[in-house]
Amino acid sequence: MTGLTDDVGFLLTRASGLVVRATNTALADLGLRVRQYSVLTLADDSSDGISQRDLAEVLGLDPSQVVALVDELAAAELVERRPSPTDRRQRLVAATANGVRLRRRADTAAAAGVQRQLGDLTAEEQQTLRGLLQRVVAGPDDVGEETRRAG
Amino acid sequence: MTGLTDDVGFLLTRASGLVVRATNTALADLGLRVRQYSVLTLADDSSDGISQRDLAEVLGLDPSQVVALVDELAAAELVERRPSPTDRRQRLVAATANGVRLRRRADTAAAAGVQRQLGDLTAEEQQTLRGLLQRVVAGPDDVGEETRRAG
DNA sequence: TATTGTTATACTCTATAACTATA
DNA sequence: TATAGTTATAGAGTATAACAATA
Repeated sequence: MTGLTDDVGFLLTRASGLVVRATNTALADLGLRVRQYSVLTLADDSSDGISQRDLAEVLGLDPSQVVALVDELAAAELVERRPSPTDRRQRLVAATANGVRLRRRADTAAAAGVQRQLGDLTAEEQQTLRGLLQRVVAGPDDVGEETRRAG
Repeated sequence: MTGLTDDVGFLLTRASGLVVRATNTALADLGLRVRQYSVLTLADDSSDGISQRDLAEVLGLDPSQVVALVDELAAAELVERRPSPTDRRQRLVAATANGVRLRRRADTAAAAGVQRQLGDLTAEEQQTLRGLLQRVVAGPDDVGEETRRAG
């Protein structure tokens, strides 16, 4: 008696699609998509910039995808690549002054987009959802994210 | 102090990506991807077949995407398009005997794939997650799915 | 030898527009 | 006039492989 609409995997995909659409719509006026917004946020939140490898790790993307995302943001002068003082292979991605300003506006817009889709859930329910999703993202204890990617 | 990893929208995208990957891997041996599996399931669960419009509605896809999915499943003889007895525009998608058999095996494989990623959550927690996601998918009361698509 | 970033390529998914046949 | 299915197309996202520079 468990149909597709009771399948957590299906529901996750469906909910994600709806929220991404709502967020992309909300960010469109700022010239951002949700993926770029994520990179901008992580760059801004890092004090001295974040390596592209770390970006890929946090976002769950292949490093080659990060190259294109950073290229786009750099072309718009929202982030810049700085040489790492400790490892000449690395390039630390940091937000520019323009990027920081846009990021603040994007925070508001993105949050509104998400809320549009999560509107029925109370703050407490959203907190519960957040906690459960964080554990799903953390993955099974015995097969962590790094192990999986490396394997 | 709320970083990206506290953003429900981001977590939803990230969790969805992980679960879809795990499920696609689990279904690969059967020659199915998660999208096709969803269509097969809905076709099999309907007694006399489901219209492509209804498939699109439930899956949150554009009707044109459903055409390609059904084409693939029909080419593999897992589903077939039957004429609707009541509306000659409609074509009802129903599972073939082969489709029903494969679907049963796919159920097991897909469930294992999802569990591999949700393994840390208890059955009760998964039930909680299911309920919350269903409400997210249902969307805000004042702006339902159908209204949004039509608008 | 292994890692960081990069380029290249192919495939899947998403988003629109337009068309046909039926209603 | 509106709806079900279809075709076509372009853009975004995903998955691999291989390479240069550096560790």
